Amino acid sequence: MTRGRILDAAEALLVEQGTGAFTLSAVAERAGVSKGGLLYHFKSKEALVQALVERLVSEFDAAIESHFEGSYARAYVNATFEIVAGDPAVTGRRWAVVTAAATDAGMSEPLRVAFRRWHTHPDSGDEVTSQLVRLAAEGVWEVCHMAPGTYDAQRLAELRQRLLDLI
Amino acid sequence: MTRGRILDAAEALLVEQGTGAFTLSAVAERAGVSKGGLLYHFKSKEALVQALVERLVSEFDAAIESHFEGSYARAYVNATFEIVAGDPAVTGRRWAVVTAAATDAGMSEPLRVAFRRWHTHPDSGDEVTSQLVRLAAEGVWEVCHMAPGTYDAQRLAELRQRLLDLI
DNA sequence: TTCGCTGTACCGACCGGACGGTACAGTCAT
DNA sequence: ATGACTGTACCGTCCGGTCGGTACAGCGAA
Repeated sequence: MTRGRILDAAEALLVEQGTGAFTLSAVAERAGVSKGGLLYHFKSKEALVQALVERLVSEFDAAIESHFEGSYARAYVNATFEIVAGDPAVTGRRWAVVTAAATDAGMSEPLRVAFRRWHTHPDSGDEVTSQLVRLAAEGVWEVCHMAPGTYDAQRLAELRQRLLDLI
Repeated sequence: MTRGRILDAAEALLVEQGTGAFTLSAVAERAGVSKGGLLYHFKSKEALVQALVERLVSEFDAAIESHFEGSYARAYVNATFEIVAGDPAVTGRRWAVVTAAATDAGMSEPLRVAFRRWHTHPDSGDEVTSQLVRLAAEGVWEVCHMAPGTYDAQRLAELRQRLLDLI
């Protein structure tokens, strides 16, 4: 589907070159579509970013759900580490979208809603512990994107296990 | 000092309105200088962002140092929570600078170096625990900026105590 | 003391180019 | 042949950066 290809291209561009290279023509070219074609699917740059945000949020929600087995925090950790331990380009997508949405306060509103939901979601067990674990997972995500290579695979596995043990 | 005022204006603009409003003229106007005056102090937009990054990194390093009393992770937590519990505009500065630097891979290189240093810094006690605690602090920072109001003052205090207890 | 000179701080008009967005003609599967 | 979709030429705006200039403080020589 063309729409999905455009979204992929936008993310890839953002991950590899940053927001400065995130222009409509560049996205279109990367997606193998003309600028007109891009604008047919997303009627403005803002609409494109919104779609990026929506996809990111729903994909992560789906990842949590697929890892769920009684504990939200556990699912959060497993979903996060599965992504972070994989392709760096995939890890970077979250930040890429966040930075793109940072152009305007209105654009990051849906992200704000999602973050609040992710971190206040009720959970079995102790609430503070559950929140703490999710926060650490968030930190892992951030550091793995900002400074890839900080943790090797083994350290990542240790961190993950330690987090799961806390719950 | 004019230079400092410009840096402050740039951060405030970024925090309040996002990267879209971060233009040389807007920063200049906010700082009460002309565009020419701004460019006298920072010879390009990139130079301005670099200065923003440098100030951010050195200020946080100083905050860690001032809280240090034997444990790096403890100092990291205390420095982070002190900032996060304060003015939201100050909390937002970190992200503001990060998003500004996200325009270009080269611009965020110094940030990458700083993040790696912050999260691989040797510490007393168990290394994995120390890293975990720092990651959670990073998560607190992120969530408090992305979704302010997620935690009230009491919950913030509980999270902080729990983190300190882990060390 | 005043004259010329230098360096620092700052100003604001202006330019080239890039960007988001529009218009519209074309194309191709059904 | 119609409607979903694509390609391209083009437009107006805005942005980063340049540049010629002003103001003024200091300073050494005559």
